[in-house]
Amino acid sequence: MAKEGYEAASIREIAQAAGLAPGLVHHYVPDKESLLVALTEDLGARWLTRLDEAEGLAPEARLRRLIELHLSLDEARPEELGCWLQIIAEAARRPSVGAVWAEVVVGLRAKLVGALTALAESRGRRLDVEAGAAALLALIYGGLTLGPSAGGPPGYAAAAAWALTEGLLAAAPAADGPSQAAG
Amino acid sequence: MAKEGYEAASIREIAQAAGLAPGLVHHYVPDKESLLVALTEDLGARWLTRLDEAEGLAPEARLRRLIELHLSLDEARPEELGCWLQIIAEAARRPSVGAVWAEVVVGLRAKLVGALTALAESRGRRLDVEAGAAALLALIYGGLTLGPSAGGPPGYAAAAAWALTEGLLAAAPAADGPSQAAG
Amino acid sequence: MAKEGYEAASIREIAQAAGLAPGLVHHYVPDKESLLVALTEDLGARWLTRLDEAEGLAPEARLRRLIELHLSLDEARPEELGCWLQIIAEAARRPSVGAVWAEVVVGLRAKLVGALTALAESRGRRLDVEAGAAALLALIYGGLTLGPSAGGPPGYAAAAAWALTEGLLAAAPAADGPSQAAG
Amino acid sequence: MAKEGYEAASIREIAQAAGLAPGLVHHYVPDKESLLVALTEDLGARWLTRLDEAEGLAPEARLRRLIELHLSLDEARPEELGCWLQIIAEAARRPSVGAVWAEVVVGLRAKLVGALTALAESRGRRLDVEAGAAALLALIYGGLTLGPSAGGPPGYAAAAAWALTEGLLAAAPAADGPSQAAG
DNA sequence: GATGAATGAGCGTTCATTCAT
DNA sequence: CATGAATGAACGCTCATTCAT
Repeated sequence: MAKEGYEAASIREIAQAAGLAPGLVHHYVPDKESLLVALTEDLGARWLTRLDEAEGLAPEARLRRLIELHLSLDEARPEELGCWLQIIAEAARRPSVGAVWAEVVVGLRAKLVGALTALAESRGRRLDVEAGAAALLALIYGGLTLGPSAGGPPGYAAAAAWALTEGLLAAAPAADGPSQAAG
Repeated sequence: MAKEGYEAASIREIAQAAGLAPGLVHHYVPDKESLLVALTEDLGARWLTRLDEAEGLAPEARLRRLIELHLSLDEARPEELGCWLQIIAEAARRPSVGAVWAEVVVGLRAKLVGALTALAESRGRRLDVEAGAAALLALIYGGLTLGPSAGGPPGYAAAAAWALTEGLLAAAPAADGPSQAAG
Repeated sequence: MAKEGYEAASIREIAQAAGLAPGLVHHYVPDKESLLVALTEDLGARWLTRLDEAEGLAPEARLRRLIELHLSLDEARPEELGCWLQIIAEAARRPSVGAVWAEVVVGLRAKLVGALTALAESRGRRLDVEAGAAALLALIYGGLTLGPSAGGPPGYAAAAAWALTEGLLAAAPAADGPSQAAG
Repeated sequence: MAKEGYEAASIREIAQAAGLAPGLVHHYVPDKESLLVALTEDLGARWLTRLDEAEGLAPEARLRRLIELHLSLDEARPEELGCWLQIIAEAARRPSVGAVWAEVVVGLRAKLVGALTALAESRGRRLDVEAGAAALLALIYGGLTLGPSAGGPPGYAAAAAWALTEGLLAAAPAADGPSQAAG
């Protein structure tokens, strides 16, 4: 199911690609929109699960792994990436898709917030992890969407994500205590 | 014409909104796809022109202005932003749109490259400005697309763009050659 | 089963309302059309049975009761009336339904013919009871179908049925004997 | 247009029968339902106009003509009659059709009320013409709908309509004054 | 140039019917 | 007996495109 859902395709094509009769799709799903919602839920759950593999790592490696897992999508799973781009485009128009997408984003951000928090702690910095996670998300998503058309050298996005992190950490106050931070 | 092109709309609606007869659209444009191409060219040219206003500024202000001009799109020109998101989504599917979009990106990147080059020079750093411009573009585009769903505090994207720039500059080697230029 | 058969409903809904699996309907009935036929037979048999209650009455009361039983359908059994209207509409299109409906009409007419015959006898008139029964049936059916849209005062149909009967009787020759009737 | 609208037919069939492309139907009519509404309006207007031919006649002939014009529909214009039966069946389910049908009924009743009023006057009777018109309408409609299945002899419905009229007139008080009517 | 009627393929969806289990 | 997944034709409708005027 995950391979099909480009939504530019017709239900007839989706069904054909899945080897089903056109009418059968509506046995499992009331709507074409619901099909996309179901696909989003499925894909989102799998993706969040896959990100768990970064969980045990040391702070820096953990964040690097999260970034890399995302940015490798375009080479490792181009079909899945295509699904996501479709989903995000539809999320802006269809509330039902938008709601599921928002949930996925919450999950992704939580991972990033966790990794950023651990990293900031290990560096002794007081970082605005919410803003940092949002920025990393935006950079990752922009990198994936623009893809080759952004025109950077290979791996620019991962390098930039790291530069962004370091930049944010450098700008963050030390965590020794409110007073010392200011000092 | 620029306000209409959401492409979710039918040619009938586009024509009606422009005060034309539906059949007349095809006098000017062979295709619906060509309509989107024309819209993209028009919008792209205007946008690049508008970015020229940053041209005369000092290096830092110049880059800040470029970033700000982009990121303020969602408040200042939400319709235009909507057009762009549509265009980019279609660019992935339709080569003819993709080509024009790529040209626009080249233009945007050139502006960013210019500003980054000037900034790096003023700071005495040897920056990979191509990669830096691509990263800024990705961050900007991601911030605009994810919009509120990324969940950061207001203005996080502009702050992050700056942190990214500083991070890149911090990681860049000193410009020993023309170095004396800085000295 | 009698309550469902509006035929605007799908077999799935009919089956669901009856607590059956959709596929099971076709164990009992080959066709959707046969389902309507079966419903018509069932409903017709019940209705004719119910009309038997008028059988023992005096001639005038008997006819009044028959008329009233029909005309009260829209208040007493609106669902059943709805079924009948559906059936009659389908009877015009589907021969199999038409045949069963014709049988029901034969039965209804027989009741009316019986009552009219008894009434004419008691009044000493030679009435064309076949025509009379057909006319009463038409008036009753028209009254039920047009319902409120005919726009008469409440009870107009029953009153009219009686006026019709009296009109027919008044126009009928006396039954003193074939010769005298002509004279 | 009048010949097609059986509504049991698909839009494709309607269009084909009219020699049009399927999509063209929706140029003229937004909906299938609107098609039926338009047909009803058209047919209703024509029918009311046709009934005007009875307008100049003497009271009795006028009413006879109105009845006859209706009842001859099944022989003279079976297709139009078919349309009407479809319309009335749909009127019960679709408010938009019901509204137009109700208007037509108002027009028909007005004609019958006019004829009955003239007739009652010429006979010196105080008749409840609203109820009478409703009853005639019901009888006519029932006769047309049941058609041959009612089983009466040819012409029974017209004869019955007349008997009904006479029955109603006979039961109506004289118009010379309340006291005389009772006397 | 300009109009809008006309075309026809294709869409998402429904549903009577079949059939493996 | 009973189930409900599966089928596929047909539906109402949309819309990019064509073309006579």
